[in-house]
Amino acid sequence: MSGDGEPGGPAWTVLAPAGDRFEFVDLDAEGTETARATLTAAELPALVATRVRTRWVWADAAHAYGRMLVAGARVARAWDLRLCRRILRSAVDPDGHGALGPYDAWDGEAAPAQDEGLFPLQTGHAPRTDEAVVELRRQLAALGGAPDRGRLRMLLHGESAGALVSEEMHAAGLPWDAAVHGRILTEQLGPRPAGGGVPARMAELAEEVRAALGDPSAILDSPPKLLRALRRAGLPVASTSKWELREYEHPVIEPLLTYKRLARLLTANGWAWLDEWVQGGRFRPVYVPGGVVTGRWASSGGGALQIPKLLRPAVRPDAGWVIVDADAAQLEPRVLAGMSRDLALAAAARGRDLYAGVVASGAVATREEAKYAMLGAMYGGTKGDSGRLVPRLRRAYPTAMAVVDGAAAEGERGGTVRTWLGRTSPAPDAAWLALSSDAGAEGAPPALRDLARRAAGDRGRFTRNFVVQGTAAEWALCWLAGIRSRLHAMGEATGPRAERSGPVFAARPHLVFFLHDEVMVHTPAEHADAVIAAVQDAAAEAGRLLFGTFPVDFPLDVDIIGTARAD
DNA sequence: TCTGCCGGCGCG
DNA sequence: AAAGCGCGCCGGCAGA
Repeated sequence: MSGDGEPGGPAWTVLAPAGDRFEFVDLDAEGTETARATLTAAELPALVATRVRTRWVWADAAHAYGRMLVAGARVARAWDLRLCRRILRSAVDPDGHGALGPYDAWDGEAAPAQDEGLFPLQTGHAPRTDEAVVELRRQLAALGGAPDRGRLRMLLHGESAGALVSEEMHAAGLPWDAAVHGRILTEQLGPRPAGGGVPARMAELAEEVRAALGDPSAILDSPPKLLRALRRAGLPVASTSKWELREYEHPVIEPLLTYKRLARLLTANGWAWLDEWVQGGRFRPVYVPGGVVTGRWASSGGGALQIPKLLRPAVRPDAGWVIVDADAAQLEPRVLAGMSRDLALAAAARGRDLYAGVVASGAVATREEAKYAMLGAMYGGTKGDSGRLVPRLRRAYPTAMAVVDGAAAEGERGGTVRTWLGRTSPAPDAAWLALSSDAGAEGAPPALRDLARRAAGDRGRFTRNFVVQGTAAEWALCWLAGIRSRLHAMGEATGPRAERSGPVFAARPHLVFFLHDEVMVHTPAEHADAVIAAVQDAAAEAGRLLFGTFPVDFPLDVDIIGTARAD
């Protein structure tokens, strides 16, 4: 293979699984093919090992990289064609060069893993890697014509690195102690009922609720029926949400709220969840990088992004290992300071507590006010304390507020907005545009105008939040990618191995969890300090990558979860 | 019996 | 104390 002649390997290797083998095409930096071959899974690790600088290209990491990891091959860099196309489609002016063309098949969802038709564009005579090579060249050409290609390239690299991390975390799994989880369930619900009946504690609470309502046949699991039962008992509630119930003084409230909490625990993360999602001491959720329009990750199955705090004690490292748990404090307002270049907000963000900094600046009186005002600024709060406090923030931080206010105004007009690195918000759909134009027509009925005004407001709050949430997601991608490369550079450890984490990660620190602004790293205990340093370094680097020398801090809260945790 | 919508609630 | 943004998942329910 001629590509092996270059130090660190070829610039690009386009790879696709083909049955139980893998076919690949090497390209040089100019995109010219230099080699191609087909390999068995067993041959992959040796190939990857010689290519430390190669960027691996595939249609979809979930399809290609997941199999590589099982085969024991980990790559350093990647280009995920499907994720990159989604960003480039809206980032590149479609009327400009038309560089991406109408190949909508690349914009769709990932193909099911067992689907041989992963490349929907395959014409029947071309090898599937050739389709990917064509798409890669198309994307690079589009990127070359993009206005702010430096940032956009960083976003595409970050997005693709995120896809690597998501596959690696799925392969390694989050260490999950089913016995601790079971103990929590038993404490809360009572013993597991045989045959899937109602747990004892819930049955007791249901009886208390029925007694307090004076209604022995009241049904608690159906909101409409529960609502009627509450009203019959004299409670003038409009819904059965706990937010509203909380406001009433009545003997039914406390047992009912407890019942609802336990019902939620049982259905969302009860014994059935444990049976389905935890095997061999690992929880392996399916992450969906870029699954949210803002660029945040989504998840599919297992509710990985909704693990209740109550169950956090079930996260436990293997013997001889620890879990480093780090989250970025007040990430979104800090990102807003960076992207707006607002020096006053950046000054308030100096140090650990941004809200304390806002109070110290005199903008508001208390930390709680600072928190709600900031929430209102980023989400578009209009009512209550939040709406009342936002104008004070506008006076104290006009530069930062101009960014979110401007994004809201653009959204209300029907325009699109962009994150700091260049992810574009979706355009309004046909129904929104139709409503907007109908309501703007001469003689439109007031009710229609109200509807349109509300839709405009909704969209303004969406675009307002899009720029902040999306840029925070970009910071997090840079953070993740930086942690990943630093952990790999640390090398393998001696001592006990985490065999359940798979061949690539059994002896080295590795990421096991990511949730918007939080990461967990499972590491041999001897490396814990080095991991903390890596996570801190990566956070500082993420800030520099996005905002250069602009002085905004990104402090982390870091915890170590040990084997012998006392909870 | 299946499918899609909705209320409700967990997470950030 | 606010209820403004973004998700996924569950059970119930109405309509096919």
